[in-house]
Amino acid sequence: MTDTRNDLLDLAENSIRRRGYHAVSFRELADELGIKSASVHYYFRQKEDLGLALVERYTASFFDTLNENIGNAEDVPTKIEAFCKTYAFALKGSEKICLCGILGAETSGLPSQLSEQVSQFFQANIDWVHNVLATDVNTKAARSMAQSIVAALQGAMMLSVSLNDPQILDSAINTITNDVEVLSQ
Amino acid sequence: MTDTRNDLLDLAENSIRRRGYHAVSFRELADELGIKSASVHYYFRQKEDLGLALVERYTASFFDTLNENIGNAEDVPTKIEAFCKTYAFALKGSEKICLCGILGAETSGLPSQLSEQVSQFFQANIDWVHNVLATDVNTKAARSMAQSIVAALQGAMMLSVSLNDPQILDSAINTITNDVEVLSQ
DNA sequence: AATTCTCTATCTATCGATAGATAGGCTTGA
DNA sequence: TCAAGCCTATCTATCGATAGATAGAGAATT
Repeated sequence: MTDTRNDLLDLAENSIRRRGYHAVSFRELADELGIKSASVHYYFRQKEDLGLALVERYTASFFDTLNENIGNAEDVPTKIEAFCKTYAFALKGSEKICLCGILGAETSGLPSQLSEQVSQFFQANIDWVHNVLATDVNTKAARSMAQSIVAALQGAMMLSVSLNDPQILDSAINTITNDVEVLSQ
Repeated sequence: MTDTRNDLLDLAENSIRRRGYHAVSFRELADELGIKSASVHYYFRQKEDLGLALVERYTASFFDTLNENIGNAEDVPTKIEAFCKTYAFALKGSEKICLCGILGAETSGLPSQLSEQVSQFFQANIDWVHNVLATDVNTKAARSMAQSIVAALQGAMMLSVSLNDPQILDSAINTITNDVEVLSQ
């Protein structure tokens, strides 16, 4: 993995998380790295390949951070809190929403493989939360709850950025942890 | 207000809600209406003007529908349910998220007036919910709750579309109405 | 006759993508 | 050991397509 390739991924992730897939161009990325746009095609044949690499890396990194945050937590509310914090960490200070959050919003405008990979990220998120909740709650309610939790976090990131108020994500996390405590009693 | 102008607004709203601001072009809109892209500039001098007109119309229409849905409801949970249904109606069957949902996600890539107007839509949403809740709950908690509700709805629309599962929005609405019932007791 | 609407024609800027070249490092086999 | 050949990373130059935007002519409506 070259430095340049990594720099391209970092730069592209940043830009896309702020402005969306279609607002980011190879030329812009190249300019910011002081290379030519043709050289970007050396690393990613098509723009879609860049997008796919981004989501792949993002998903892996998300679940790595999640596992770190979980540590040796045992009870359900603590685990869910760790999940929420993994999201909060992604936003913190950066004014960027989740990569898959913005790509999910653009779904119909993305190459189909890319939107597919984005929905897999969400599915994996929901499955993870569902799995944690299912020890305490019946599976049907747990599934709905898991969906609602991921949805609430994604929406809160977007609102936080649009209203430039990071506290909104904190409020959402409070609501979630309250719900989970009530449910798992 | 010409037919063509209205058709342009309808078409643009549809396309942007599916694919985002930067994925939609004047040429594409013109082609679909059987006119030339130069004619689109007759109605909207710049793309930003189209965006502003869209958000303005969308906001007005949203609060109109909301007022219809409220009817003569009195109690807090019923009003919040009506608010949620106003969102649900926007998604229903169309596989489109909220116009301001996608524009909010793209915030940093939008002309500044446009992103400002989008954040005003959200602020108006939160204020409305806050106002309803404040009769039952102390204002600080009501503010947080209002933010969480709008966030949860926005996130649920995005997830519903990305995972092609409209039931996710229903789950989110269930969670919200539960929270409100508990809170306003 | 004046206003409203759409057109043709065109501009500049940028898009993603490709071809072909080059400089320099690495590998490998005589 | 050293030359031949391949690999990496980048370049220049260009492609066709599309972007948003404009000026001004012509048609349609009132």
